[in-house]
Amino acid sequence: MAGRPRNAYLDTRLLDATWSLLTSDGYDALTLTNVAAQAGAHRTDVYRRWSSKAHLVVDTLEANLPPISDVDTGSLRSDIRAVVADFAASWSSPWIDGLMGLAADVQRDPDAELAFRQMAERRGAPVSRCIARALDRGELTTMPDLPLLGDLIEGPLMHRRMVGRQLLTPEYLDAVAAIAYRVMIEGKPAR
Amino acid sequence: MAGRPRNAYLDTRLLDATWSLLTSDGYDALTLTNVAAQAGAHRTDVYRRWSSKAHLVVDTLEANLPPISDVDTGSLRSDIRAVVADFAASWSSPWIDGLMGLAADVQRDPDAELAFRQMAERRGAPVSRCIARALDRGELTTMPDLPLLGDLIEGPLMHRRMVGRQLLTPEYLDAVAAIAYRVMIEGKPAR
DNA sequence: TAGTTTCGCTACAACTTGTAGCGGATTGGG
DNA sequence: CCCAATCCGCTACAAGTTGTAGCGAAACTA
Repeated sequence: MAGRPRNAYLDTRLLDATWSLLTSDGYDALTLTNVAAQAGAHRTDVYRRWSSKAHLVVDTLEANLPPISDVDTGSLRSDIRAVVADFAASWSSPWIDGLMGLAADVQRDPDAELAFRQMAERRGAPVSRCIARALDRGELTTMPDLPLLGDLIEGPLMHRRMVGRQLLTPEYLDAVAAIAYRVMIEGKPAR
Repeated sequence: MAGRPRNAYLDTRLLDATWSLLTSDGYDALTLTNVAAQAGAHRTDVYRRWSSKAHLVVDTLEANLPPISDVDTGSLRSDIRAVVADFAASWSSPWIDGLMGLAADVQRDPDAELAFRQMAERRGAPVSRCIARALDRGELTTMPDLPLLGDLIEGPLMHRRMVGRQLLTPEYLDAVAAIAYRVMIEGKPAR
């Protein structure tokens, strides 16, 4: 048996309000009070749905971040370049600064942590599919170290944005893609 | 003319208390109230010295983080490996998780931002000195792209710890060092 | 109709941050 | 020697955020 059905429209209003406030004010200035106010709801409505601010924001990102493309461009080289460009698009938004705070909060809420991990995995999946296609084509003969590859693609972008606080230029993205490509083709360098 | 001199011992007590609480409870659980209490001082004493919690923690890190070694090991290859190992030592501590929160807070306090940037530059300097030595030796003939190199060394470590939440194994560090080394020796791959 | 769940709303306790202000202590300059 | 300046210890306060509790009313199902 079931009681009064949950108002799905309220979910989307809360997610939209979160996305709006996140992109305008940043993660740190985002409060559940403001989210509820902008959604025309109450703070308790948020607590009934999400375990924390971090969890709410992860779901908002999941719904609003530009996707990582997963199309066969014909060669591993251009596939990787496309994926790098897509990651860069996400990392280039000005409000991404505040996501350091999200990463911090995620570590304190198991629900948010799970949601975040699933999102990260989903967004990383196109890389392994590029590789699967390259293996099919015969461009690659051995399976590369996938976790290392992920760190090698997203890590420099993340570091440059977060620590160096520089823009991601096309030349920079080319360099990162080329390095990742070479590591895949030639394998990890011997010691 | 001068008034009553500042109690330097109080500074060190506050920094020590901060380091102690930071390493035991993490950045997020660190409050100025607790710091003052553990130092046998008052919250206002902290505000009189630092502009924010972030600023206080940056100064504490500066005083306590294991340094990045800057010794001539004889070859660029082993120099890089030593630097990577030192960075990894800092990134491997369990309480480093909370430093995402620090990175977030730093963006909101100009004083803390400046202190953080200076610390990051000081800790990154050994890399450029490795390269200077390699140029002297003739191991390198052209100057590598320094910012890219920094991202290529610290970025994957950071990403693996923060996003992948995996340990930094010796094999992993070898791989990262080898990739950085190859990029330096062979230059950025052509498009 | 009875039972269950959500909804809108108010309220509360606890904590953190940042600032203000006071009397007293300590120092150097005049 | 006195005075101005500065630091110290301490109390107090305003403002904001978090998380939880609870209530009557609405909406749906069996």
